[in-house]
Amino acid sequence: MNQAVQKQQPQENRQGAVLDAAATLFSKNGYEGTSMRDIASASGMLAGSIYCHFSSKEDIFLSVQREGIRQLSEAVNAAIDGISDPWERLENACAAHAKVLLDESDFAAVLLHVTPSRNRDVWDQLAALRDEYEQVFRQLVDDLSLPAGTNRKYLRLAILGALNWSHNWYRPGRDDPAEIARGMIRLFRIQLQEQA
Amino acid sequence: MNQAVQKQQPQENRQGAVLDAAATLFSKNGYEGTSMRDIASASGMLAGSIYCHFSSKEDIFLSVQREGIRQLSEAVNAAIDGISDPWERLENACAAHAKVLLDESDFAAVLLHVTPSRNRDVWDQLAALRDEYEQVFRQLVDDLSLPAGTNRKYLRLAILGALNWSHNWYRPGRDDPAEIARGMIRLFRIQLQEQA
Amino acid sequence: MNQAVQKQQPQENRQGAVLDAAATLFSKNGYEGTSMRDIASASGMLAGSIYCHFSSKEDIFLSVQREGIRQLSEAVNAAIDGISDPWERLENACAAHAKVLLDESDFAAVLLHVTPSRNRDVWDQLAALRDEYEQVFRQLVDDLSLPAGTNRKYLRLAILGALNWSHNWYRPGRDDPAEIARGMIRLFRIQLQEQA
Amino acid sequence: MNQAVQKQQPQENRQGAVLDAAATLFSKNGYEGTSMRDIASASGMLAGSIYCHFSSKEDIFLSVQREGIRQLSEAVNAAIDGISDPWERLENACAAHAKVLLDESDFAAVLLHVTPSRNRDVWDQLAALRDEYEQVFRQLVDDLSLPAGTNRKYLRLAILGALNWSHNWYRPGRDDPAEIARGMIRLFRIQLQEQA
DNA sequence: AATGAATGAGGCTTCATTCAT
DNA sequence: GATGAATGAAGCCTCATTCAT
Repeated sequence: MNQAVQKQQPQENRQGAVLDAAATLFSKNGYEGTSMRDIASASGMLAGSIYCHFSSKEDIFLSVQREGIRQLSEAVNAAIDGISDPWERLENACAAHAKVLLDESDFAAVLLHVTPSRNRDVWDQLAALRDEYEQVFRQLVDDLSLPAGTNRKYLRLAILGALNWSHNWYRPGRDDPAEIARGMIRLFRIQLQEQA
Repeated sequence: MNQAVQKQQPQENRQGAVLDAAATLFSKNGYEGTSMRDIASASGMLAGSIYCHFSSKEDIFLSVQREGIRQLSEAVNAAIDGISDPWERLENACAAHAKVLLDESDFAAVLLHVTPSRNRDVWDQLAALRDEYEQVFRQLVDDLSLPAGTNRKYLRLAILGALNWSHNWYRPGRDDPAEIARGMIRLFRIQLQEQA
Repeated sequence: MNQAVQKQQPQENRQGAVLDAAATLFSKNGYEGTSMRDIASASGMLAGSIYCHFSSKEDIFLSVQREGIRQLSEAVNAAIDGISDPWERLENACAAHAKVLLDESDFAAVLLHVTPSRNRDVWDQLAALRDEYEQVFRQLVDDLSLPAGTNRKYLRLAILGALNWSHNWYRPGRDDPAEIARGMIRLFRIQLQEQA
Repeated sequence: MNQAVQKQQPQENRQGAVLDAAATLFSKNGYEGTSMRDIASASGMLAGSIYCHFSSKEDIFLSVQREGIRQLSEAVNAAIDGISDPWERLENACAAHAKVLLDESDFAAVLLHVTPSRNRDVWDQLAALRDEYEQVFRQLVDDLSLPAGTNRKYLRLAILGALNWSHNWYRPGRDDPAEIARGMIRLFRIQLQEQA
């Protein structure tokens, strides 16, 4: 996976190294499939040493997800910056979303591992983070001119669902994230746009 | 959750009892969050006894998923039986898919727990099962009359993705699975149908 | 240490073996100084196997203490059985108490390791057990004819305290538990008996 | 707990701060229940920094106990100073002993946590310290006029045992240390004294 | 078919201590 | 004197699985 967006501080930053390693492992093996020892050895330390930087495995998980959301937000915001056409804005946002999620960031990929955390606090924090991120898409959909009666909530949820779910069938060499996103948006765009 | 679709053989069928218990637990707590002891005690036996009926935890998982797919197939086929209008067929199929997935079957719900199984064999078997099930949707989409150039693959994947992902935001009392499905299909339908 | 009173069921009783081992280790090394692995290897099993019989380390600790109290009760009751003179009854009870505590039972010895358990439940249960056991002594002291104004509560607490504390200076070969107990009781007895 | 006797050097004395913190924590949570980090953070430093002042955790423990004994000695000596009646001297000494132990000094309270140290050296040093402290009581008991044949060793050990053990049932608001001590001494005093 | 004791590996975490800065 | 990151061992406990009965 392309690490361009991923690395935080490549050297002399053990905390960043732990997060990098955790992101990669979580995204590949899931939360339960990744042990503290795995994370530790992948970041060149011993398991116990991790606790100098994070208070628990869940703390790491949460930090990874936070960073994933940060990267998504950043990419999406950059993608719509300076664009004024509403459909083009949405399409660009989705392309950026898909690219980061599927191809560029292990941090973001972890967001798709819907782990029903036993810990209620953690779950609530993550839900809040996700919700905040999706605000951008709420706005983008609201800005479209659509036929009266179009259910904008379903539109937004359908778009994000279609994109997020794609990591279940996406295959790196074969598919192209941006093209997937644009292709899907156009399914809605053509007709909804013409009608308006 | 409505158990109507769910129960296999109500009594004197220990194997069915194990699967029922496993489906409920897997769908609630995930694969790793469910122990063999949990499954055993929920089906009135001891952990060791399960191995009289299943060879491993993964075997149970696979059986649950198989049954989940069977239930989905059954419901979808029943929903389109006797209907001839292509869009109506698709809408009915999606409504059935959503209902079983979100509301009626713990077996089907387990399919949404995307567990990256360490075991390649298991993963391949599940992929094949899913793929077979999705054949129906491939056909349903192929049967639509659509404007030239419409990417039918993306259409199918978008629809299924949108529906499958909805279990991440669906809330039992508040939302209605069939309505979600029909609402989303209509986003595509109205215009595509007219334009074709 | 003399094991006569100690063994529960010498063979084919793994639960008893665990308790025996735990009693010996706890009495020698204390609660924190004894690991589950220590107990396991001393009873010929692996650490994990212990959990077939006990739910936690604290559960073992509590079971050991319970058995210690049972042994003390048994010995004390046997020692006063058939004796009618109140002072002789008290002396015999104390001699039995001291013998079991200092010399005969690792289970009883553990009672002297006042471990401030972090767990409130456990602490309460132990307090209740101890209290129940001390009822015998309450009765024995109440049965004495004593000079008016003698504080029977302090008398009881002083006797038990003196005996219990003796394990801090007692040395197996040099001292004799029964003699210690009788010697101490006599300090009170001679005069109090005459004066009454 | 009353800190009057306790504080060593209130400020700018890190070593004293560490000991104060350690005494409080050891007396409340025991030796194993107190971590170096606990001690460090309670004395406003980090775990590593403690090693500038003490060579090990056991070193701290020993220092605390030493200070506890010093405080006990000081209080006992002050309590018998200028008193000539032997029984009154003993009673005063015991009252002082009980007050410091139960109510006034966390340092002294630690002495009652009988931790069977794995380290033989440490254990021997502590035994020597205790023994030296108990010399006062040996003398006080020797000075009593008692009936011939009275076992003075048992008398001393019974008195100290009764008092030391009282921390197992003593409750701050309800009981009064000095009264406990005087009440118990009187149990011996009345009769032994009269007989002499 | 079922039991239940046992295994052996591995889980997360804590801890006293060290050491370069 | 003090820091704080790191160590390495050890802690309790859970788990999927096995097997004699």
